[in-house]
Amino acid sequence: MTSWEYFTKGDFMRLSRYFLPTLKETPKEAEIVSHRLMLRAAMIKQQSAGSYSWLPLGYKILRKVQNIIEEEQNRAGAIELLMPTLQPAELWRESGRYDAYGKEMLRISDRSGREMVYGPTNEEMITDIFRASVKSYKELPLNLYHIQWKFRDEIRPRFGTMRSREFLMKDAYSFDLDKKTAIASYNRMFVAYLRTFYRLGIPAIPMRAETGPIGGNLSHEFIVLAETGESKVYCHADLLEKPIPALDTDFDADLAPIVNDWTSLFAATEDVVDKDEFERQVPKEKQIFARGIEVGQTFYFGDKYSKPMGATLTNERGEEVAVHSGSYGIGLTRVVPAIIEANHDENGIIWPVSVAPFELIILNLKMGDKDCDKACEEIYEQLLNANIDVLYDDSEKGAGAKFANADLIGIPLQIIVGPKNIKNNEVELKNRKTAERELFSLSEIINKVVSIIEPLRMNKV
RNA sequence: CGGGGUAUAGCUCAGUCUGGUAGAGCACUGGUUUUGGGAACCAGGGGUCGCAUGUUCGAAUCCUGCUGCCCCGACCA
Repeated sequence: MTSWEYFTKGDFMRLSRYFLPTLKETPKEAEIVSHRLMLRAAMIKQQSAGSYSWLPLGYKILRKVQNIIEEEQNRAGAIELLMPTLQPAELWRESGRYDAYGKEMLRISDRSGREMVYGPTNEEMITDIFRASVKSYKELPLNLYHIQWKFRDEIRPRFGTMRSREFLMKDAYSFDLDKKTAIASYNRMFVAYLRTFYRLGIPAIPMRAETGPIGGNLSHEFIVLAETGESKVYCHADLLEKPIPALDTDFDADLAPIVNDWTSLFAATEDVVDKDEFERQVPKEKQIFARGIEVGQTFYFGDKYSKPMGATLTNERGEEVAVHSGSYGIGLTRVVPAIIEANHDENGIIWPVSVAPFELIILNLKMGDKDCDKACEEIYEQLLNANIDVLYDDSEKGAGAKFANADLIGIPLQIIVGPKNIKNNEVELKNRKTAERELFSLSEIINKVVSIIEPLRMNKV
């Protein structure tokens, strides 16, 4: 059972028993569209600057995002674990980052005066775990990852969960004997990221990037093009057409051809761009200068942490060498608003099926009408049995309110059950994205829905 | 951290200039009528006006200090 199926088992996905306090008006603090829609759709509630509660609808989306990330990390050979949020300052002194990291690192002390930090990232801790038990090159390669809440005391958090102080992040850390095998590990994550963001409904372009406080000399930011993006980016238009590595990609094979193909065309963020090079390498009609949202970043940093922290192992010649590492992040709580920035219209969110909080919503336009109630109950039951993630709007609201609410929260398909059509044993199926509506008989609606949703789940691509 | 705004009901806001005991719409509760794009009517409930201090017979309104939140910039997944 996947994490979201847990939520859908049992007969309780009725709106009348759910917790979905959507807002008709936009709270004034929200500036960008994803922030506004996340507040209005009752996905999140702000608790303080840069700190948010994830309400049931938003949390369900977050779990689906997490599930896809885990599937693709596991497929690429990474192994999941979980490290604590609070870390001893000692580890950070070892790497030299206790002083190097600025005020974004939240420092606190416990009752005995021991200094702690609320982890802004986990390179030190994973290196500590690694050095405690791995001593031989025979145990490599190794890639460990976790999905955990992190805290960075940003000077100015903004844009809702797009840049919050507390955020959920996937961090993978690779360990290899030398640079050559480390690059192979880097490539596995690179390919996993292409697949991950594609399945999340936000195909991302890898771009050359700065390494920042993580350090190292090889790094890519995975960028989703969006008008509201924080970074300015330069790239070749053909990157938008590149094929995504398929489900049967062999992660034990050499992935360099795929990575080379994706990195052969110009793509760089503003921080590192050489504009003359951009002009020279990219034909005018293929030049894209746009804004983008950074949803993930990959780093190769060699022995930056292993050396000062003594993470060494024995190679085949019996020599003790520092391990080569990389780290690979995806900000889950940033991915969610990024998906919305890329998938919305004036009425609200339009979720890709793969991450939609519900795949389908049934709108009973006239609660209390015998025929409507009966049809809705039957459809609801059958969709649950067909393993469709369904929400039934059985609230006492007017038809208009139900339409508006369903559009706002962005459920991909709506089955509209009204007194007129039900007299002919028909219901209406509406596609949220295209706004197309079509009538179907009660006997054919279930199969129709299954045939539409199944491929859109993108779990077999 | 520099600059700029803002704080009145759950939400969006009026009232502040010109001091006189708190308002609207939406939401909520009870009732009646409605039912295909955020319904109508009737009757209700709900606010120490961000906090503190001062001026005044009297402060949401004027003075001073503080805090939260938002926006622009520098920094970041």
